[in-house]
Amino acid sequence: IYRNGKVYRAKKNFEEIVEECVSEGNGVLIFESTRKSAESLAEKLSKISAKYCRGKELAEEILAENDGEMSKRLAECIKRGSAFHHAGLLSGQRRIVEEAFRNGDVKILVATPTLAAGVNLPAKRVIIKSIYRYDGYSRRIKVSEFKQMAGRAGRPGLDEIGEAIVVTSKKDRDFVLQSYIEGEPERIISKLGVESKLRFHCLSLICDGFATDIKSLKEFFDSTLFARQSDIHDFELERAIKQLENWEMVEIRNKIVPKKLGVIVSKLYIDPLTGFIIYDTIRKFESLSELSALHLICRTPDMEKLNLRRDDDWVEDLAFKIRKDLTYYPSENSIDYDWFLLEVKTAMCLRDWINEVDENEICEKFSIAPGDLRRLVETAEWLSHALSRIAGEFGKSVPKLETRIRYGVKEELLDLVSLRNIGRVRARKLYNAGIRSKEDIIANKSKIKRILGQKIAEKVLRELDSLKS
DNA sequence: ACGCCCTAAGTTTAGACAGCATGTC
DNA sequence: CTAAACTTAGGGCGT
Repeated sequence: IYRNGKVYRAKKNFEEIVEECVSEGNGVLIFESTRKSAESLAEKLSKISAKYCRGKELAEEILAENDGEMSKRLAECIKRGSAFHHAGLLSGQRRIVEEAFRNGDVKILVATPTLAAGVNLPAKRVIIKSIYRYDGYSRRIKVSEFKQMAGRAGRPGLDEIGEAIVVTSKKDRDFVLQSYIEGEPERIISKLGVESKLRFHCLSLICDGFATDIKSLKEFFDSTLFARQSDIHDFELERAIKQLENWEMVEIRNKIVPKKLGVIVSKLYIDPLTGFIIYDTIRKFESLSELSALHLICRTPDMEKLNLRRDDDWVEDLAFKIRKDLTYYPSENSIDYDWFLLEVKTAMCLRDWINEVDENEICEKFSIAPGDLRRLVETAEWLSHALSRIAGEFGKSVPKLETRIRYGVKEELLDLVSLRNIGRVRARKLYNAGIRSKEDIIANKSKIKRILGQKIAEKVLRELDSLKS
């Protein structure tokens, strides 16, 4: 035990440290480095919390959001007074977990670093399970990350003291004392100098009229944190501008002038490279199929990609099968090939989504959690919006994907899904019952009530009423 | 042939902001 | 570089 600069000995194992706190009625917040370990630790420790808490209906709330594999495990934990928390949970589920921990229904919360920087969730006792995290290779977390987690110990106004406990091996003991506990957090480093960020901001400065030449760009960047930490050289700015010129986003005359594509890209708030990939592709192809459009979205640096797992060889076979549909197909030996497979896999996930494959089925097939799917869909929706805006601006037509991605439906459900309270599931039920449009709904009022239930049906009919007037 | 246990080698790994216009199941 | 939990393949051994 480290207290006031001194080290004391205490003979307690991990579970005793947890139980001691819980038995006094206090909450324990544990930071794990991976989702899987967070989940299994929460499950393991639920044996402890179960002794000090009675099950609540919270579990049902969790399952109401989603009833897949992960959600069931979370519900089981929460019944027994423990929970895990990571970005794979749906945002509603996260809210439930956070609230439950705050009011004491959940005594033990095992979280990944989501919680450290985000939500304000203090606890009497915080345990940092490991100071390592994988990030391309295993590395020690930064001092600032450590302080962020440890700093969650102690609820303001409630606890006299908060306790932060680090679990380490013997060999790391002195390092932890010196660097983490007594050390200062490292300086914050600006990432503005990264090429992609620099050109992003150059474009927006030019399009918004804040800068018209290298000099005025430099003036702006000179007032940023980045300039205080490292010099900005003209050649860096010139390179960024040159890039934007090559991509037909700006024109260089006696001063730098935005072009049509640049203005749109800047307004859409996408990486200029994303904008160029989209522009360049729709320019070269007469038309895009649903699949090629999805893949195009996934080719973009703004799109998050799914990871390839060991038994994902089907992706490669499938990519070959649909090669005619793709706007880009690198050779197998190319260094881009692995990256390309990720794009295809991600596109396949989105394809399942807009073809109404069950959410839990998608999660299982692609080994992702419900929260991941939603995030993927949200990003894809944003980029499909960008795609249609850019295409529209240059008189090209692309598949109407935005609404389909948002709701996860086939084209035939678009009319139904435009109504409030009707999403992919209800729309499909209606459609299969022969109700395929707003008119059909009005003509089959009693049938609607049977399919949707009294209350929802009333809401829908009321909305249709107001639409007419 | 089949099942169980154990070990060695192989596999996997955190998070989240933007456009746009309002609400999924 | 500064990891650790989990999965899977394969061998040994008993039934």
